[in-house]
Amino acid sequence: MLSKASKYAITAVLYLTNSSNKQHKLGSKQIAKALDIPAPFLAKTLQELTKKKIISSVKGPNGGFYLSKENENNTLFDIIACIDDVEKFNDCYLGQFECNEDKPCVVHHLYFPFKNELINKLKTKTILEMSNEYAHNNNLTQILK
Amino acid sequence: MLSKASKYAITAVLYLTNSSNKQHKLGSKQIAKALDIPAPFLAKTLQELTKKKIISSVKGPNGGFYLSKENENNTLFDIIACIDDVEKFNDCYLGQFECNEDKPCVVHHLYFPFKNELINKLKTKTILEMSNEYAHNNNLTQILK
DNA sequence: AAATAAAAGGACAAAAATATCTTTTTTTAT
DNA sequence: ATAAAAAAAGATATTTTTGTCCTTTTATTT
Repeated sequence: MLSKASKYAITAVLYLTNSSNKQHKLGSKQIAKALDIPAPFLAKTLQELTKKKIISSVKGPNGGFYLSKENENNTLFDIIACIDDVEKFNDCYLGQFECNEDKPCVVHHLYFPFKNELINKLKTKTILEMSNEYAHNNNLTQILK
Repeated sequence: MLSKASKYAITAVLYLTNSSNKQHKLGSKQIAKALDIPAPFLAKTLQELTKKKIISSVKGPNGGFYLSKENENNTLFDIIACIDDVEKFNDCYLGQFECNEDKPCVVHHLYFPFKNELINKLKTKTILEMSNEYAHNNNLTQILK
């Protein structure tokens, strides 16, 4: 499972995709308030993302966080790997010391393919793609109303 | 993800299936040593399992933990639910507030079916079944040697 | 009946994750 | 230049999880 920090990070980045741009940046407090996330904790998380160039920031008046074109090529996996120890994906779901194709745990044959598909999805889904999907989704919603 | 306590519990119960019976009980320390699990922590966990009748125990000399016939009808899910808050299975994998068929997160269509299959497996797999599979597995290993 | 061995129970400690607060630095706008 | 606004950095606090220790209870064996 992802840590809260990781989930906050994903949620915040998703929020940035459609509420910010280089001209209109968002402060960590604004984001935290909009998403109901503990503000100082999110600030820390956003700092880490910035340090690893997953997102961008500018200090000072009218500063804040936003996504550059380069940032948008980052994937969901990049966000997660920035915050969590991704090695945990390799652990046996039931915590069995020995768990592999030869000696699989009870859910290995269920978990292993899922995990691989999941990681593949996380590694190929870019922020840009998610942004587009979100926009599309919202248009649909508008139309349906 | 399951907590360590849950994983320890599963590992210990699995160990009990093939190393103990009503005649030959196992102490929490023995189990902890054999499985390389922090002994007092495991003791606590085994107590909870006992309290909810997932496993059995007898105090005093030659006492210890074992599995009764009734215990063996318990499922993996019962073990997990005894230790962890199972509600977490319902949370969105990416921590999105709104995540359902109508407004799915990026991995919802991957995670949702997996989760359902997983829970189904955990709810139907009894301790007895696992015990049998383990025995079978070990016979095979013996034969192959 | 007494001694003993083991679980049960409770209090405590350490570590990790989450959350908060304060100070410093940097950038922008005035 | 100065002030202000915001990120960055660092220190601290809280909560949860994990891990340890000590005492009490209970069953078994002698």
